[in-house]
Amino acid sequence: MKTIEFSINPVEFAKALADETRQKIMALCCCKWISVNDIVSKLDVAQPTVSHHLKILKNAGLVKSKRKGKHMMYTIDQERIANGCCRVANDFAPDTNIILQVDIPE
Amino acid sequence: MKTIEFSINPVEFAKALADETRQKIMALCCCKWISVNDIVSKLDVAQPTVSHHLKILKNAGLVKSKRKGKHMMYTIDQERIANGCCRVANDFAPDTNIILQVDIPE
DNA sequence: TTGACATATTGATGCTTATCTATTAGAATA
DNA sequence: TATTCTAATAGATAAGCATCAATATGTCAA
Repeated sequence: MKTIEFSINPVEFAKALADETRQKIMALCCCKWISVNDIVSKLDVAQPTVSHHLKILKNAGLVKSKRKGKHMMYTIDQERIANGCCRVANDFAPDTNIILQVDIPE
Repeated sequence: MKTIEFSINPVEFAKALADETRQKIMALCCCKWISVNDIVSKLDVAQPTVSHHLKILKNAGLVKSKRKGKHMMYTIDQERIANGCCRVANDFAPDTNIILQVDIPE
């Protein structure tokens, strides 16, 4: 069991989450690495729009990226997501107990 | 230990959270009932702005309200907050374990 | 090095939203 | 009932943001 520091800003965290297209993108790159093109092909938005949203998610620390040849691959940073959720719960629902157990297979 | 159903919409939840003034209001009405006037006196925004944000929070189910004489009192719905946090964590950080234990004193 | 492909950036457009002032509605009290 | 206090609503304005087409940048392969 790993202790999580509350390093994430809860307003920034919520803003990054607060868009349907971004949540769709997040769902697509959850638990796997996916290229921008593959995301575009699965959504009904143009490629620059996807890049725009990925940039927002990246800046908020909600996704990680790496290059693989011509392709930029993206995946969710689950620890940051969990971190943000715990921060919000801790701030605004302190009488509930949220126990976060980080155990992410690499 | 009570089981929480994922009844909250994660996009709507995030949108309601995605404003600094709203999070300040939420902090002010966390764990206690507070009137609109008291919120206004502690923030640097006009009364209609506070009412506007309270309406958004109410519609998202993040706060509850009741009348007390002339005053409308607001407080956070902690269970809904925890619910939303769990939903987001479940959707986007499924390899982490977030255990929610609801135990709100009435 | 040139061509083809993948992604990022730029700039424009329209929609959403945060904020304010002014006004209205609601409740208690004199 | 008239007055006063509290909160909500209406309407206007400005800022923010999601989206797209066009273009630039970057990478690989021939």
